[in-house]
Amino acid sequence: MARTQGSHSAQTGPRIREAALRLFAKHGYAAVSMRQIARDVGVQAGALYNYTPDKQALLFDLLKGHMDELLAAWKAEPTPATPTLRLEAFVRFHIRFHLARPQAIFISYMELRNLDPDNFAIIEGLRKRYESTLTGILRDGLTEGSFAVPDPALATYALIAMLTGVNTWYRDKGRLSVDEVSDIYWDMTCRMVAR
Amino acid sequence: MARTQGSHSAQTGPRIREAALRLFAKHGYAAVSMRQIARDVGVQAGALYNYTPDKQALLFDLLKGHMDELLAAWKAEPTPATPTLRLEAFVRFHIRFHLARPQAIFISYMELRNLDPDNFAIIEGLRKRYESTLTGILRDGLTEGSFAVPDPALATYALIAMLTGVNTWYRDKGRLSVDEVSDIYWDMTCRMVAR
DNA sequence: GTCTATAGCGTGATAGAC
DNA sequence: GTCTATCACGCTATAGAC
Repeated sequence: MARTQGSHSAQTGPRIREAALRLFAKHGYAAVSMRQIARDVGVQAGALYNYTPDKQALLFDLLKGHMDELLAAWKAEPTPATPTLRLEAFVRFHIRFHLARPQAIFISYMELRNLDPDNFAIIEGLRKRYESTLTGILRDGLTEGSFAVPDPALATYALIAMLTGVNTWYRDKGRLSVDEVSDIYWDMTCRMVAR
Repeated sequence: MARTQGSHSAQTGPRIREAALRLFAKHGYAAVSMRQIARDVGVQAGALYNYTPDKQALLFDLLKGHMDELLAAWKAEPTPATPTLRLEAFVRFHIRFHLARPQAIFISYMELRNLDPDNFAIIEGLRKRYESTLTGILRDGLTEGSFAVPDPALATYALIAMLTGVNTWYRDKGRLSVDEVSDIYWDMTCRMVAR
């Protein structure tokens, strides 16, 4: 331990990802240099290229990893019996998951335009997949007669924007806990879509 | 006309702002160079500094001008008699105003972190001022008894996020007109806050 | 796997000619 | 008001020693 040179491979890889996530979230992808990331990790800039082919791959891996985690976590949630209960589960899941990863959420929304076109298409596909699960819930509730949204596609956009927006104002030491926020947002959601 | 050198001062100033707006919106502030802006305008990089002290001032002027315009436009709207009608006016105004200026909205949300602290505080103050007009409407409706939001502050965040989110998916040649979108969003808003 | 050194280029901003 | 030229520096990515 306390080595200042030599092999750290088991540590360095994850630490590069953590530093990149933190710095990209704080300053933006374009404003962060490979030298800054290296300094943050405690290695020289050249050493980063043992772990990533280039800066673009670093960004893509962060976003791809985040989207995979999001979809896996939602898939792992139990599926309640009624559309109303499924919608409540989605609202609470979305808020909880997003508030637990503010930096990953931030770059997932802010840095999309810095992805190469191929990478962008992949991330955009995964995001659409996630959003379509909400649209599915809304459609189920519509056909079943428990919801009355004017347009499921627009209601999906509206709800996702509303829920994700929590990340822009929520503070850990604030007036409300995650559960209290979730209660209020579920209340508003419910009123918005209920018959 | 068709001069390639000499004074164009009446034209160049606005054209620099337009180019900066377009390029910042497309690639991001940090990723755009003064040379790119100059090329877009058709002058050399040095000439830009006759119009702006530096790149930062260019960004700040765009955001400040946009916020001033937003507040002035809302102030110029008529004020309906009841909270419900005022809320409807706000919803329709917000969507219409934002959809008419997608690039300015985009950089207003994406480039805040690239503002110097002093500039950030000014823009943030103006934004809070705009949002507080919505909170005021919600409070009026609450005391009057026509609304039933659980928390006016959170309802403000939720509504602003929901309404601004339209900019992320709306396309001019899409399925719905601005008025149709506004109708649907007003319907959802109404259901969300109505008693 | 990390280091040092460097290639090749782009950056924001300024000086001075016209 | 715009141009050309330039300063001083930072950038990504690579090469080769260890």
